[in-house]
Parts: sequence; structure tokens; C-alpha cells
Amino acid sequence: MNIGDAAKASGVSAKMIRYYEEIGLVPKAARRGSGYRDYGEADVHRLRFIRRARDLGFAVEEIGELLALWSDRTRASSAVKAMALSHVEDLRRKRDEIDGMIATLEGLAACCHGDDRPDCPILEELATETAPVGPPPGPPRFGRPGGRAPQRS
Amino acid sequence: MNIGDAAKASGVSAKMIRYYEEIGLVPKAARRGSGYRDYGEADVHRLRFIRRARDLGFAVEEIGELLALWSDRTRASSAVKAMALSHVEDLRRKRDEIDGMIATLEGLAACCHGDDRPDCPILEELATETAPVGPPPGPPRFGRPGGRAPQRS
DNA sequence: ATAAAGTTTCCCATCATGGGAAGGTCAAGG
DNA sequence: CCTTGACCTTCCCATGATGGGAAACTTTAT
Repeated sequence: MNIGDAAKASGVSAKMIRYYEEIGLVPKAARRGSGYRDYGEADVHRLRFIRRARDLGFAVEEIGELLALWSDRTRASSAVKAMALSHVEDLRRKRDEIDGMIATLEGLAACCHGDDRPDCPILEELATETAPVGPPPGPPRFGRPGGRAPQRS
Repeated sequence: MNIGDAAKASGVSAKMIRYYEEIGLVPKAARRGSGYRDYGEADVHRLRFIRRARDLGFAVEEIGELLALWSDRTRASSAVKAMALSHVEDLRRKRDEIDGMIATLEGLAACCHGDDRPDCPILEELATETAPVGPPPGPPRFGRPGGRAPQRS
């Protein structure tokens, strides 16, 4: 099986397959006489595993751990569960951060009449000298704890 | 004002201030005889604006547009509102994607007894030959439409 | 035999951020 | 006056996961 076929079969692009090999996430593929990489069912299986884990938001490094657990027949399921739940915590943090942004922006947008006139509470808020205000009407105030907003696409 | 003071006053690191200057997000700072950059209140004000916008998840390029609107006294507030709401849409998409991951992972984790035994539905799911199954008990099934999970920290 | 499609490696780009080195500048204290 | 430490400058490198593209080679189909 060529890399292209393995890519189609696993849903991982050929580029990424080579990358995963380079960083050691997957073992070095066998080579044919021509130098072409040669893949079997087991490799595709492994790649599919990786792709699924990526879809669930696991970082490549974490996937390495998952793969290790996967190939360890004596693993304790608690170890896997712990990884999963810890990852869920990460995801929740990110989601909450995004929710905070959404709440603030919607609050501001709701205050903005959004017509031809130039005065706009959104810009005013961004330009405020002091601390941010957020949506004036009561509900749950969003408070970013501190530090930079880390990643965003 | 030195760059360090501007950094403290604005909440943008000195590194990033130089970077923003380099990419043209902020105008080239005035220089003193020594070569040191020199900042005034207006510069700090602008940097603070940028930082706030970053905190709301705007990309640097979008912030450039926001700054342009900000400095355009004749802007229509509708333009700003449109940017804000379009960004909210982006954020919502990301959040929903994360929510899907959380739902799937929690469903799997709930099925995993999480003890010493090696059998683990989480790994089984990742290793499944066919399509993912997700949390078996009824509720809203999470369906990722297709394509890669794009960014994750 | 030739053309098309697939593969190889290598380099570059992204996006926002930080680390660190080598060297210049400034302010305070002796 | 000189030293010391804190600050500044530029330049290069790294991150994480992904893609783009070039130049050269192999395989496959016509």
C-alpha cells in the first residue's frame, strides 16, 4: 500500500503521515525497493486511531500516550479514563473562555444601534481607559481571570 | 516612555509591541537619540485597544480593521457591529466543536469502568474499524460534519 | 515510448508568542 | 569617574499542526 492509499484509508493526509513518522508518533514505515513507503492494515489502523484522537482534540503528544496505552494489553482502564477526563477539563476551560468572549461581544453588539451613525459602544469599550465593562444588563458577568487569551485559530 | 513602561501600562508585552510594529499593526514608534522607542499616552491607548480586542479573540488582522474603524470618525456603527457579530459566529462554531468533543469524551468515559482492568471503551472507540459511535445512551448525538478538527491549543 | 499520476526529500509559511544571545544605554550608588 | 544592574536594541530560533510547492524519481496506463 502506498502512502496515498493509506492516507485515503485512514483519513490522515500523506503530509501528516510523513510528519507523524518524523516526530516518532508512528514507527518508520517499511520501504520498497523504489524508496516508496509501504503500509499494511495495522499501519492504517494506527493512523485511523490517531485521526480519531485528533478529532477529539487530543494533542499529538497525548496521542502518543494513548497509543502506548492502546498497545499495552495490561493497561488499567483507569489510566485511559483519567487522560480522557483531564482532556475534558482542558476542553471545558477553552469552551468557557470562548463563551465569555461571546457573552461580552453579544452584550456590546446589543448596545450598538448598528446604523449609519458613527457612535459605537463596541469601539468605545475597546478604547476604554480603565477596565472592560461587558454587557451592562445584569446576568452572569464574564470574568477572564488574567493572562493572555492563549490560542485562537 | 520606554517600551517596558508602555508594556506595563497597556498589558501588551514588549516583544509583542515590537512585533505589532513590525507587521504594521501599530505605526513605527518614535525613537530617541539612543535608539530607544518612545511612547506616549496615545500609543498606550492604542495598545490597550489591541489587547482588549485580542482578549475578545479577534485575530490580529481583524484588529487592524477595528483600529481603522476606530480612527475613522465617520465610520458607520453597523460596520463595527457586523464585524463583532461575524466574529461571534466564528466563536460559536469553535465552541460547538469543542462541545461535541466534550460530549463524546464524557459519553465514552462514562462507559469506562476506570479500574485496574484493561478493557476500556475509550480505546476501543478510537480503535474501531468503522465509524465512531459516541455515547450510546440516547441524548443528542454529536455529529462532526466532516473535515479536520482545525485548531486546538 | 510517453504522459500522467504518485512518491521522495527539502524548504518555506502560517499565527501569535516567547526565549535567548550579543551588544548598546541609562540611572543610581560608590 | 566608574561600576553595576536594569533596561533597550536587533537577530535568530522555537512552538504545533498543517499545508504549499519545487526538483527529482517511480510507477502505471495509454
